[in-house]
Amino acid sequence: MGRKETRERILEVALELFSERAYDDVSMEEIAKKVGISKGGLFYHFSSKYELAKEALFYGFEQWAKTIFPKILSAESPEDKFKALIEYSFEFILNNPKLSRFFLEVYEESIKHGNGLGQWDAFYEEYLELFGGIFEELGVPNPRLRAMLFGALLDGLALHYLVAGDEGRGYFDIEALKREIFEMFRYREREIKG
Amino acid sequence: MGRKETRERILEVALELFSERAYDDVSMEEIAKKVGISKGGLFYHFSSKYELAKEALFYGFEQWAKTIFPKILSAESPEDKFKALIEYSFEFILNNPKLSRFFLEVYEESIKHGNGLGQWDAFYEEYLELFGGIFEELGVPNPRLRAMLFGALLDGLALHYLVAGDEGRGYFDIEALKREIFEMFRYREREIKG
Amino acid sequence: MGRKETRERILEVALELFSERAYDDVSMEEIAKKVGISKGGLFYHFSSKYELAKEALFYGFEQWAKTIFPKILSAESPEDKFKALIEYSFEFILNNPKLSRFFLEVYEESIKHGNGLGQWDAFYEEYLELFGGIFEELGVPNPRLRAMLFGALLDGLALHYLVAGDEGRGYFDIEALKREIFEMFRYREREIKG
Amino acid sequence: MGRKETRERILEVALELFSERAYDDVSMEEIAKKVGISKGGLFYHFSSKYELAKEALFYGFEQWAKTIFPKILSAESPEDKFKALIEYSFEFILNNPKLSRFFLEVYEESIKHGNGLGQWDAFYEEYLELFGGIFEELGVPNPRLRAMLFGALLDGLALHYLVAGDEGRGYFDIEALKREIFEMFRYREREIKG
DNA sequence: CATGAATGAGTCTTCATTCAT
DNA sequence: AATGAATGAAGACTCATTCAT
Repeated sequence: MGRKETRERILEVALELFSERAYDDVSMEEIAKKVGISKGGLFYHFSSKYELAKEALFYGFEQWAKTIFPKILSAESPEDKFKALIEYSFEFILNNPKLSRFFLEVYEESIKHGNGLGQWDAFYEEYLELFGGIFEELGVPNPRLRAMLFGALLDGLALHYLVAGDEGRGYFDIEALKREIFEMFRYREREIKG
Repeated sequence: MGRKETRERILEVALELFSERAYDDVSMEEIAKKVGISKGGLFYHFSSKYELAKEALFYGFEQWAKTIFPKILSAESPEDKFKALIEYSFEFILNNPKLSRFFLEVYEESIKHGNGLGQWDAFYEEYLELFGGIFEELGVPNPRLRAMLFGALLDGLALHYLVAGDEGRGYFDIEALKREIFEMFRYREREIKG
Repeated sequence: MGRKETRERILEVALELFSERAYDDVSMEEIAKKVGISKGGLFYHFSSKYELAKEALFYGFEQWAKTIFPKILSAESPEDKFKALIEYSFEFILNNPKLSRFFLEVYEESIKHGNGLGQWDAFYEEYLELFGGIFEELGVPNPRLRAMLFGALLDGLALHYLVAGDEGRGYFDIEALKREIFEMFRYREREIKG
Repeated sequence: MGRKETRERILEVALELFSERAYDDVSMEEIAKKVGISKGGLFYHFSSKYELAKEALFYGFEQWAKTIFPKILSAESPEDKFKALIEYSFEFILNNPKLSRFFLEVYEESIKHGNGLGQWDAFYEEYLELFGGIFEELGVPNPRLRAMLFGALLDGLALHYLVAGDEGRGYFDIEALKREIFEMFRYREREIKG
């Protein structure tokens, strides 16, 4: 098997498992088995569990970006861009409510391993750039700040949605939440005052 | 030694350690040692690690509620209440940025153990009640919805603040964030339209 | 509560639990709880788990002897005595198939604790005396030897019956086994030769 | 090292230790040490202590069958076969008096673990087949029944012999017991009545 | 590239036993 | 006579990681 394909298959499996269950609950054994290789083979491709998890995480981020960014940018008016942003973000969250948790875990590991999560900064910056740009087009006073809040809100919602469990999800009126966010985040102080 | 005091001492230590480091990184051994009792003694008071973590988490929640709720309610005008809410929430987050992560971990464990996080629902409800009330006084159209968003935003911010690490925290202009949240969340649609 | 009654209640509970489950699977905690006293209280009455088990075992033996011996001796002819012996032995075995196992466990413990199972010898002697007497009355050539074999057979049957499990018990045609034992064990060599 | 050899070496050591001392008294640590591998290595080959014990038990059974069955079948007349059966059974019992106890323990564990002792049924059937055949050749009325009794008697004797301890073994006149069993078990009702 | 055997350190948990009160 | 808090030792089991082949 080509080196590339195996690596990618491993990343896919790892991302899937790590997104589903906690870091410490997913063993290298299980990943190897699901990929269809041996534990030894797994370590040939990734020098440690942490290394694998980190790469799997950013593999997930890239997937997300690749899927969402173009869709958003293809919208015409700033309003439509923002609507698309909300729409696709929610879609992603509802489908991957556990990614935030995985992110957190990898971060936690990065601390133990001493070396930070370097790639994250670049990613976050890229994100702020894009989303901040949209808020700027919307004429919002502090676009970058608002982009930070928007990102935080999404992650927080994912968490609460996750913890609510199947029963508690009735609480979450997704459409209403989207509308409310739309209204709140495009709000421009001056409008009121004016 | 009285049962109550030991239990409380254990809960305090556990909360501290679990808030600082990941669930799987804190061993019962370490907790016991820090409390100053034997591992056996620890298990005498809490039948399992999960049980201890769960109780420690809600012990933390209660501390939070006991500290924050009265302060908020003692403010006079709705605006002041909301300001106090933001103020003290941020203060708490900045001091306990890892509590959200611990919360998530306990939730994760609760799934493994089959029994949900029953106490959480009650706690969340109480929270929605109080915060929703404030938004209602502010004349916001969907107070409960906004309370949900507010709570999610806080948790999300805590996460991002946590992950930003010491270097990245320059990004976070706390005062600006507070102001922005204050403006956005008290925003009333009708004002604009009117 | 009087010292005597508590002791006896403990013995009863212990015998019941030890007969049902393995020695190492029954904790002092469980015994205490079932008796309705504290662990400390249990240790007040019996200095160790082994001591308790030993006494519980012989308490069981005594119960058995008290129940069975008189019934057997009250029969008239030797044949009837032997029939009663078989009858009541089977009855006891079918009701307490696990007593043999408990016996074995206590014996095993006695080795670990260095001191043998002194009381057993006396008990075994008493048993051989009684059962040997019956075989003697039956005119069997080596009554004592046969009593040993009879006792061993009963214990062996109890074991196999136990291990057979609920499904395998169809194998055991109790009545046929009784008849066969009756015939075989009262067999007198001379009859054949003569 | 080849998988097969290590596995077999483990089984041998385990059988030896489990036959010598009680299940709960033999730790995985000890087995590993005696085999000369690490605890982890032991668990690599056997997923749990119970699994190891079970396999070791049947390994012992097979040894027994492999040793005894051919010897018995090679005898010529039914009488000689029966004599050989008794002879070699006693030899085995005297050398492995604790195997019955180990058997019992594994059975006990099998209950705790929910899954029965499936392999035992097959083994017991094979045993009944062989021994029942011998009794049939001897012209005994209920050969299968008698085979059951014979097997039970052997196990029971092993137990009593075990419990008698070194001092009490004077009681056991092995040769006399063999003779007595030989006479009793080949006894044919009709001979008497006829 | 990949395997599978093996390691070793770590973790939770159980439990008989003790002792101050 | 009895309690309950606490101890300490031991045990099963997991798992990331290594390495000869």
